[in-house]
Amino acid sequence: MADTALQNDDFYEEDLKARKGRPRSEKSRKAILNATNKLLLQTSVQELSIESIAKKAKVGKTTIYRWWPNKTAVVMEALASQPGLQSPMPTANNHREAIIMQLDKLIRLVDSHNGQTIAQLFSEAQASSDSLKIFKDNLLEPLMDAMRYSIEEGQRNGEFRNDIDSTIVVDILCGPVFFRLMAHPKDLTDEFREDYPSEALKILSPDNAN
Amino acid sequence: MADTALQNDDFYEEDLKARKGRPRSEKSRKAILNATNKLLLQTSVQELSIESIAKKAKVGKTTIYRWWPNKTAVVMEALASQPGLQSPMPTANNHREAIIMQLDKLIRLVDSHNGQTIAQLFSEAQASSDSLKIFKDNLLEPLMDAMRYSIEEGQRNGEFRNDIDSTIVVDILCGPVFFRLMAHPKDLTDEFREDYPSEALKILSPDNAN
Amino acid sequence: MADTALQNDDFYEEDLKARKGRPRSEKSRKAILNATNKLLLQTSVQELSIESIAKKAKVGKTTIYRWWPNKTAVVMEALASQPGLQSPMPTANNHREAIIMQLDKLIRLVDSHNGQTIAQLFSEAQASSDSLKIFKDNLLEPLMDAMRYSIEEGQRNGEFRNDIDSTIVVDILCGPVFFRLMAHPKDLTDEFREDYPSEALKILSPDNAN
Amino acid sequence: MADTALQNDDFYEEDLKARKGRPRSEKSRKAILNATNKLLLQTSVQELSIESIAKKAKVGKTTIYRWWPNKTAVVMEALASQPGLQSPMPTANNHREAIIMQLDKLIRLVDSHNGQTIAQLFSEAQASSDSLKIFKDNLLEPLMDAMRYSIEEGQRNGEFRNDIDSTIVVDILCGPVFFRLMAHPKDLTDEFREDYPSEALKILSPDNAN
DNA sequence: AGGTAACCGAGACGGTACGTCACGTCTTTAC
DNA sequence: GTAAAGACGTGACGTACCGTCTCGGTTACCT
Repeated sequence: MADTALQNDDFYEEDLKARKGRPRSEKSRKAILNATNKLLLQTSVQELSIESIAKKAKVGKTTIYRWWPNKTAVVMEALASQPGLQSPMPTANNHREAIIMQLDKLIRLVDSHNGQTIAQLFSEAQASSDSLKIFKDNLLEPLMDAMRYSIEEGQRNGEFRNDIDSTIVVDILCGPVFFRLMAHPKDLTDEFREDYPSEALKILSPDNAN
Repeated sequence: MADTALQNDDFYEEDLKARKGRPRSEKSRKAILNATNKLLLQTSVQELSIESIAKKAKVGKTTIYRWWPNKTAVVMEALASQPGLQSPMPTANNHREAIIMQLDKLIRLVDSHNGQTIAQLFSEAQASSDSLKIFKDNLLEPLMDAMRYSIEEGQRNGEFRNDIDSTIVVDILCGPVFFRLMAHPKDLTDEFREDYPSEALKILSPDNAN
Repeated sequence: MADTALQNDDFYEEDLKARKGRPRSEKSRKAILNATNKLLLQTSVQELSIESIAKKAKVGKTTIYRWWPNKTAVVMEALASQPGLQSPMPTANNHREAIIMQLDKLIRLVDSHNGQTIAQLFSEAQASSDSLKIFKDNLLEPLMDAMRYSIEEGQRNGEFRNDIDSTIVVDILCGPVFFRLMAHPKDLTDEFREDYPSEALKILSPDNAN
Repeated sequence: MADTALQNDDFYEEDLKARKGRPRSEKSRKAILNATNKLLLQTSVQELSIESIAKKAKVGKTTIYRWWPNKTAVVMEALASQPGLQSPMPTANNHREAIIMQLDKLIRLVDSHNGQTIAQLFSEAQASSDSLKIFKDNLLEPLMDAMRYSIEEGQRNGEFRNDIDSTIVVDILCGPVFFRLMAHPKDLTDEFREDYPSEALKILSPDNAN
């Protein structure tokens, strides 16, 4: 879990017991996620409508409502279904390096063509607690948990100063990336990706202990 | 300008030249902003409809559309119209102190009952460039400009290290606040407001120069 | 067809083949026509709004727009749905009698509480070709066709003079009735209904041939 | 009065007493009527809006509302203001001829580019008693009065049968023209204008007396 | 000559209805 | 039992005009 930025969906877990009736159509599921991804290249998550997904995927609206609780969930899964997003993290020599690799990966994710979609998912989450839960469970928490784990381990082994709460450190490390994504995404440059992680990590330097 | 978090509106600038036609009704304008603020106590910006504002303010929909380009603009002005938000910054002894006061003010703003509204405005902005412009012009840019000014002045007079781009510093200082607002607003505690600013400012300490 | 003044609707023809999807709600259809008829007792066709029909029928506006192209079509069908309007013509002994019965029926129709509605439908049709088509197809053409048929048959068997175009005769027979309806409906008296048909029919008397 | 189809307006009667205040602007009045006539070449009376007239005439809406009670009145006057409509009737040798000339004039009027407008005015009148009054006073009544006068005079001097009510005769003469105008205006041909009047007049022939 | 009364244009006002869109649900037939 | 199709009631959208109002400014008559 901790080694992927985007969680693979638990929405369609293969139930081992054979179930009665017509089984869920894998074809429809893929058509829906596919249509969603294609539509997101043209429109924002907010503008995206369930109706347009159903139309594009040649699927009944009910089929979508049956399997996903809301638009955020569909988009979230469509995002996760993209190849290349589940790439494993290379092993790091120390926790500093691990965090830098995590930040690098986050910035790459957010700088891709999916960046806007992620920002919009985060935005959707501001008005709906259901959406917020889905966004947190599938993207934010795994990311923050992984980071918090590295921080705390680094604090434990003396690599980092340990007089600061790991929760606040996570925000300090991740916040600026999301902020830039939402406030001025044009500045999500390669230069930023190279400079920012090491700069941000100074907060954990033992020299900065109070 | 630089000393207020929320810009006062330029939407209703008093034109000194006498204008033709019936003048804009100040009463309606206030009723609209008032109704907007009241409705925002119950619903999110996303759920808020122009129609409900018009109804609550006992005003024609056209009167709203005549003066504001979209919902974001109405909410932005309603926010700005609240008393106490235009409070001036106390003068600071040095740039470090100035930035700390700015951050403190930002956190207070974001921790108030307006916090959710601000998060939702930021969210609205993610799907609409019109909304983005309004949010930036009226809230984000003034905030960031003021902060950048203090940073650069502090860099110039040797108070801060000057081997780091002020743009990135602004993100590092502001980002975590907005991130916490959107990801886990419950942790926008007094403790955070007391600890965070000085902690974040370490990034500018000359000791952290490369 | 030729024996009824108002055509029964083809709008909701029972398709014998079973169709996919939820079938049209007969309940809604009736509620709409019912509400329309009730509202027409109070207001003119021009003042009648789709919105008020929807409200009164407790039906979505879209349901109306889905099945009828415009207000005229709804009113037309509502009119036709009234019981008693599809009453068959009694058989006539000759064409003169047939025409007199048709005129009598027309005058009765136009003198009923539906008279104003018919005048207003005719009026709606003056500004919109869509409305005109609906009014013609459902009321005017059937009426005029039936009359023309009787005229031409009467001309053929020598009952009427045949040196006059049946088209002009139809106008001469029907025109005054509609004119009186629109210009001074108060004079649509029983006396008029008794006197007018035989008077108008003189135009067809062989004695009036040129 | 009786010799013109369209009455000249009484709306702007010169009050002999000099009045206080700025006098009504003749320029505005003409601009309004002019704009109305121009707009009517493109749109129907129903689609025509007071707002569009005001805009086209570069006139305040209030100026229109001040001088005309409703749209029908404006259009009526605009129609009457057209040159050529007040043309006097040539003197007739007998009442039969007079009626034929009146009918000929009516058909010409109704077959001109103003025909549709007249039909639409008549239509407007069906939904509003104010409009009805204006239409009757300015167009219908003068027309019908003139015709009734000729009929009654002809009955008195034995030119016509006198066992039929002149009111019904007026309808029989005028009705078909208006009916054709509204139901199938394309058949308002020269042929119709030549044939119809003498054909319709047969109703008054002494031979058709009961 | 100045006052005053009615006019003028411009355009904002509170409303109503428009026709469209998407929502999430429901009700069919087909597989 | 799931799928597609598509109708359902709901509610908001942004626009167009309605008829009224409120401005600054104009043009006449009447002291």
